[in-house]
Amino acid sequence: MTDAPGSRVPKYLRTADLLKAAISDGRYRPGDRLPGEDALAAEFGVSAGTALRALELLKQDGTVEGRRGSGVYVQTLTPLRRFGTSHVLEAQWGSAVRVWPSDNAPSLDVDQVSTTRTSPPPAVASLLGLAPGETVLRSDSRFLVRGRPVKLVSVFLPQEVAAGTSIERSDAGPADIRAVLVEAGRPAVHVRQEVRVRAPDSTDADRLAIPVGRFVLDEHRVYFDAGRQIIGVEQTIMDSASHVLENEFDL
Amino acid sequence: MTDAPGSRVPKYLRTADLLKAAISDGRYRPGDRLPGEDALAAEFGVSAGTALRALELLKQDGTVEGRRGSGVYVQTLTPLRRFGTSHVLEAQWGSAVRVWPSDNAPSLDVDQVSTTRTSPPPAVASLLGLAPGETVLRSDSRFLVRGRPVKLVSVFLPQEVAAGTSIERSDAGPADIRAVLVEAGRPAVHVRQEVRVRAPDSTDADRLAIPVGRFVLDEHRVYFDAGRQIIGVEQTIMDSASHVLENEFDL
DNA sequence: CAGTGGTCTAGACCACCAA
DNA sequence: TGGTGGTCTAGACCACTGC
Repeated sequence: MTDAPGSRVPKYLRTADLLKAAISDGRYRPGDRLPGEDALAAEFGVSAGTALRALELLKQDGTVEGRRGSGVYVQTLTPLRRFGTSHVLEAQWGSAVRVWPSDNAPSLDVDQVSTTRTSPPPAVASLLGLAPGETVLRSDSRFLVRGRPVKLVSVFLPQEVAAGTSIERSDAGPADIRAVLVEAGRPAVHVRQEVRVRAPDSTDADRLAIPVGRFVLDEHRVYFDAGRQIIGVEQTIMDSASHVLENEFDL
Repeated sequence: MTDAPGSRVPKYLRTADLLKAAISDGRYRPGDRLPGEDALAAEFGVSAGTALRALELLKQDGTVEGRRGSGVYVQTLTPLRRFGTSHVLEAQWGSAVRVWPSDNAPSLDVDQVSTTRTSPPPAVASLLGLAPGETVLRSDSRFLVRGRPVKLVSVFLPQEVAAGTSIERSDAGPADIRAVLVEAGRPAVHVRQEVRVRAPDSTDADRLAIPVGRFVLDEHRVYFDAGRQIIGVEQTIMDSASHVLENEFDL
């Protein structure tokens, strides 16, 4: 194939853009099956490998989903909304209109709940001011919507805070850090939220069942009590393609 | 190469993990040049194509940077911090300790500043309650740190709000939406922040100079005046690998 | 069993950098 | 000018789905 002169954009990128355009134009609708790799290659005048490469980009950003042995399908994905600041004031600030549409998570199921005593990751240990080797109470759980895993939550509490609260009972379901802190007699009055986008490690990728090349949102919430002490950390790992973060606050 | 039986993880993923481990173990330090593709392929017992595929993953998440004709280098990347809620209270909430380290952006330069009257993207038009075809005043700018572009900012204001303010003067530098709203006599008292991770379109990718496969953080801030009316929208597009979002608030 | 996605390899060509 | 990253192609093999 003779390349158009002066076009410095690689073929697989142009092909990916054309495919995205075809999808947003409605030529392929959510749930539709795309033509096979060879058919796409023929249609766009590239080799099968290049068509495959373009498809990979669409899989990474969630516009498309490949099902082995079956085909590549346009995703019907309305993201979930993750609220930072409490949005009790939403009614006051009126219109429910949002920049992006989202799904209100009709039923959130829980899975893989466990509680352990371990040394936390270095960043958490330093936040909690722990001595090297000191352990915390760690609670892990996985949340699912319609059978699909959507987020992994880990709660880290110093032993003296967790002692005697319901989080120590293994039958108590997923940890609610705010409730546990109230139980401990040291309710949280302040939070700092930090969010990062990163590649999942193999454990995250496995538990979230996300395709290679997909990224995760890694959120840490650091809780302070009335004495300005850090008393707990909550980490939430989410598929970056299926979440919208929202914060609302007065100036 | 005989594959280990029962290993269902693809080679390029294992190779990528081994490379990441080698980097975080300090075998390759920030700024170091990695061995060439062929050398890596030989070292890990895979073909050059597979080694290249592994390297692509590392480029996407920012751990590594390829320089054409020269080599692949370990990135020395400290992310920038993007504050949502004003962090005036930080001193009160004490320790500067954070989950992730960050760079305090010593000098932020501006670039590609322009002001136009156009119809905004559909989502913004609907937020502002515009009739179809109605135009807004749009201000665009690009920010750089040490010569590298880091974020693209667009401000959208209804004509009646922007009228007579400094944003209409083309020489006024990048728009400061809060200041303009004060000028207009309708200071913002409330903000809603929405953040999404998505693939950049070709324009974004070009202006931010980010490698293929890298994602962007797309943030919208919706400003409300004292009458609970939406009076402006600010969109910020950032390289997802080089930013940390932070919000801090009382419960 | 046939078709499809996913992985892996081998090799060619170009653009770019550094010596 | 030689080495390097980046792109593109062709073809082989496997796992899985659906008939």
